[in-house]
Amino acid sequence: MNKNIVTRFAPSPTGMMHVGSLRTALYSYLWARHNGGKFILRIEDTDRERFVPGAIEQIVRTLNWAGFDYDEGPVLTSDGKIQERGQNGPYIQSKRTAIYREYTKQLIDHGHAYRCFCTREDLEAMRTDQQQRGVPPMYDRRCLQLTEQQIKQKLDQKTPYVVRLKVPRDGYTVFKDVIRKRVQFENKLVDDQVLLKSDGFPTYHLAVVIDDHLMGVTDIIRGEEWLSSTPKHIFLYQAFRWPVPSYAHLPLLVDRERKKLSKRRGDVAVDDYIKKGYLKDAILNFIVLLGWNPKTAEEIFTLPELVKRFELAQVHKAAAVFDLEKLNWVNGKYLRTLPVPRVRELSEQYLCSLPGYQDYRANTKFIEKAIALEQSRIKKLSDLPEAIGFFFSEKLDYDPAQLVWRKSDRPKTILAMQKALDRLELFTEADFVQAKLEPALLAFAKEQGIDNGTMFWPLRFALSGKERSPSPFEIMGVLGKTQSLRRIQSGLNRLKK
RNA sequence: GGCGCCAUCGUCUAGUGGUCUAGGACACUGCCCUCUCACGGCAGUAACCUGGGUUCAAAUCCCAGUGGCGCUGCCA
Repeated sequence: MNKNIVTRFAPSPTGMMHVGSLRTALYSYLWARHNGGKFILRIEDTDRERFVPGAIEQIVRTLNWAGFDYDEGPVLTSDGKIQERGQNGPYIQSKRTAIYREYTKQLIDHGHAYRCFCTREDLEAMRTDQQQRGVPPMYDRRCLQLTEQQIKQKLDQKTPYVVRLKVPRDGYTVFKDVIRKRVQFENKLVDDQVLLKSDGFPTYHLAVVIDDHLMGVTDIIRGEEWLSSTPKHIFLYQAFRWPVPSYAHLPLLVDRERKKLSKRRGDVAVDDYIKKGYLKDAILNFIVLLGWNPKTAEEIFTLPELVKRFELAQVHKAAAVFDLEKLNWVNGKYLRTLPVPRVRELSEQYLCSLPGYQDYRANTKFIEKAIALEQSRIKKLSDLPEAIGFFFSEKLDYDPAQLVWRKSDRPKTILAMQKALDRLELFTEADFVQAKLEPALLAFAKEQGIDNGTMFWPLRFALSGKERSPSPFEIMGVLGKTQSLRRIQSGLNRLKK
């Protein structure tokens, strides 16, 4: 517990939020809350070309959906507008360009950075040449040779330029990563990173360091793809004489081919999973376990439990495969604990286009009874229409031959169905519930000397039209006497033909 | 190519020198329940990347190789 801990989630608004980003956000959130510290949301929109309108709103909405409340950062007002909240704003980097420019000037003045007037073509040619010579492609510092007059002249001519970090060429940069322990890079292999682009916007490397420092971030939790650029960030902290924060580089999330999760091979957006009917808690529970576990046999955790138990230092080093099978299992686990009315609410969007559903729409009792039967049989909400469709429409499409149980035959089945029908007629509509039907019919079959399979398979099939379904008693309890008898009679008629 | 990170069942992982004939979960298989499916219960198959060291003893420490991934952009 360290109340001084400050973490942040700093996504780029370039589209839908990725499940990998969700995990980074989750770990950052958990670590802050676990310590009783602060959690900040910052938007890194310094690449104007990749900016997607609406993406910031989307990020905020996803964070709200997940329940990651943050102490500072952009929030959504009731009318859907972005509003900044917190003492260290703005939290959207494109609004902070003046800050970056000022600090860049400081770096230049102190000799930690320099202007580079090379064009993209110059750089391209330089890289090609370096590659042909088999040397590491790095900026050759030609603009560092420029005299003060030359620089002044170019500035007067309004020659576009970038500002580069002057990386020390000696020694090593060593830092401790919470997850990876000691990491070391040889300084002479670190390129003179562009800090300020010619459009006046900072690159990630400059903005991230300045903002993390100004916003008081103590623990940087980010994806492993940033590990190799950490030395550049450390140089900057040193140049500014700022304390270097703690780093935790998270292992990547990969697909079953061990490739970075990609759109081509499956869903990567959090929204894709929400749309498929995966529950929030299940997604978070599944995702937190991809790279971390509390070292017990337990697998199901609520967010508050995670806050209590999460430890950054326990996070794994190796990349984790995003395995849908396990997500399905976790989701099923959560689905089964949900109250039926809640499942109905959440499923409304999936059910509304179901044939016959509109006739029952107001009859929530009926819908909920149907859902209760299928709740343990589906993996996700979007499976529900397929599962309960037969309750709403009596137009069941099946081959009458399927009414015959595998160990039975047609004549026996016709007889069993007829007898069942006669017995069922004796029930009042009020008594037509599973608790009364099941013992009575079971006893009836026994007394008639009819196999359970011979009698109940065809009943169930006639009622549901499916090989796999809840028991006939359960279905009849939902459908009621009239509808149930009609379906069984219809099945019998079709079998007799 | 260079640099870096990583490496336990198919997957997520426990394991920090002896308690490992390597534990749990998902998936898979079988059994129980049962008219079917699901749920639930029980059982089973299945892994320490390879090669060298260090040590009385290595999944655990060191080195090399191999493989995977990341970075190598005026993207983040």
